[in-house]
Amino acid sequence: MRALSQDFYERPVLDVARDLIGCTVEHGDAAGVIVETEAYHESEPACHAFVGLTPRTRTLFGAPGRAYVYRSYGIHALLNAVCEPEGVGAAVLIRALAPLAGIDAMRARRGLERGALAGSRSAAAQLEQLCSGPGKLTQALGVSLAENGGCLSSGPVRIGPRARGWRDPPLLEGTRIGISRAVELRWRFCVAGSRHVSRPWPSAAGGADAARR
DNA sequence: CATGGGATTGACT
DNA sequence: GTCAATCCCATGC
Repeated sequence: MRALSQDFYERPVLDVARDLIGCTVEHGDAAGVIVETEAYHESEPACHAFVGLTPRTRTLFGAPGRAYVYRSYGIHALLNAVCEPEGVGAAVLIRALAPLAGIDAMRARRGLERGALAGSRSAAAQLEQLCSGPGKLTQALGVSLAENGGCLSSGPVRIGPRARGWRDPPLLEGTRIGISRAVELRWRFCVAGSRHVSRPWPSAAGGADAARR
């Protein structure tokens, strides 16, 4: 897979968040198509970079096109792509994928081979929920905190351009999930109608749910 | 040095 | 719907 170059990321973070929809993320044998993103920028308080340059935010303020991986709720590793010129703290959170490759390995890492999670769901539902959240997709891909600061062009985590069939995905936008500040900003993007996105699922028809937000 | 709060998920009522 | 798990790190004393 040819990867996106640094100048793709060295742009306004909202543009990158939109343009990453439909792009491909791969780590080892596993890969998926990005179907949901959120933008974060140092100018608003939901962004970790809002507090300024600290050991935690060093990657965020660093060169664009690197991975910013941090631990959330003590449990999950969340994957971001650092954006904007070096010195500006901004990143796109990858929130959901449509699985493409390495699905058996992803299922194993997610613990879906057995137990309650596996048993009661259809195969289609399992595939839809394999990477339908920012913590789920890092677990499925095997991405850990060790990947923080890594280059997204040269790996180990790499992001490539939109593949055939994902050239012009229909986008929905809404407010970001799971934050307590700057909740009004509509900086969340996803593929309209995709069942691989995290909850709440935006209405595919652009109905009440999409209009409300 | 102690404390508190998450860019979440899965299990349970 | 509620809630615990679990840890990094920013903040304040």
